[in-house]
Amino acid sequence: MGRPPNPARREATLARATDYVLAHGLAGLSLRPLAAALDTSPRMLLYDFNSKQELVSAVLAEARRRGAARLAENLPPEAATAEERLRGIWAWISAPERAPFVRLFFEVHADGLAHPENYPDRAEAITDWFDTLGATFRDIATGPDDAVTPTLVMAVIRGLLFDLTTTGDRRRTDRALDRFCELLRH
Amino acid sequence: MGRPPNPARREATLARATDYVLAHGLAGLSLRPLAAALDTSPRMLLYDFNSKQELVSAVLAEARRRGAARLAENLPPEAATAEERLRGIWAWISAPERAPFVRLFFEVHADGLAHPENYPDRAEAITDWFDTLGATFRDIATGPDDAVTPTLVMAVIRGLLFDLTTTGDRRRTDRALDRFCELLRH
DNA sequence: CAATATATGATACGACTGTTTCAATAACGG
DNA sequence: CCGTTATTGAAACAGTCGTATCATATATTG
Repeated sequence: MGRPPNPARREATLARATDYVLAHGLAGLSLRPLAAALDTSPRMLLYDFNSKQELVSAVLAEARRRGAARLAENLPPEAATAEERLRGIWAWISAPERAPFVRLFFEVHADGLAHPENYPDRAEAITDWFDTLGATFRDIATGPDDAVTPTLVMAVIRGLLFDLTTTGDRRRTDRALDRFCELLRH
Repeated sequence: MGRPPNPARREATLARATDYVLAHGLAGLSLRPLAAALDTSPRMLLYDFNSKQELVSAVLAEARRRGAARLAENLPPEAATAEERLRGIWAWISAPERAPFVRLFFEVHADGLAHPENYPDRAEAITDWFDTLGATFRDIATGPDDAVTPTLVMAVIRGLLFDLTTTGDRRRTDRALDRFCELLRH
């Protein structure tokens, strides 16, 4: 007996905390402002998650989950050519609506470089996308187990994202992708 | 009259502080541990630089200066083909010795995304390299003012660096560069 | 020596951090 | 109502942060 637990509260808090982190970034995150924004208290954040560290882990997992779901929804159909699929992915991920995800993505990568001990599975952020995207570009691969083509394709996307988020020069980055598509064609 | 100022002290401190930041990263930087590592005091750090913010700016400028100098030393000779130059740049920048620079580079980028107000000239980190690297690949450009080719080349390098620093998979990233060279050739 | 300007240590301030402690409240079954 | 378990608020703790204050030391010129 006794009062029944309410797991929905933790879930709701996690969802809203993820929104907050996507909006404000990971860098300066602290419990008191976060709690205030979520209409809760630091006390409850530590009650539901056991420490700030675990809260952050949960938020990052949730963000990854959301990103993967959105990507699955928007993956270009298999029927399209590899070029069309590449263009589709670039258009999707470079859209302004994805900026918070992209920002968090880069932030986690940078933090992982400085403090690898906090990210025991840091390679996942790369290889996660590989399984889906590698399959997407299977037909332009040089062999059945070609990891090189997805590596290069993703490098171009990430590199152009880096450029776009820094310079904001969409025209130039879009054209660089055009050029890459052109190279792939010949 | 009065005691003469000693500008060499500030310079020496800046040099050692840059070493420290390259080794420890920007994220958790704080004055007291930094001062302890440099055999000085927070008091003196604020005396020479006026605030932590200005100290960081000076360190980043110094790091950029060093990186540019090293790059200038190691740029492949003009006589080489574009492919050889690209391979040379990749070999140089992906070498383990450059890891601290690369790490700081990504860290600044991520921090700039979260707090653009602290980096009024954030596009410089991109365009700086452009002037030198764009010129390096002038001969594979499609036109006299082709910004697209350097954009793509740098995107590949940065994207592969991102991958390499995350996964540590040198073999796969090296091969992805091979593949890119192959695409450029045809 | 005095006057002067730079350099430096010691210390304190106020704000913030993640976390803990203690007590109170709330919702349930019996 | 009672026992029990879940939840929650208020406050405190021990620490770190950037920075300011004040006094002192050091090196120079006249």
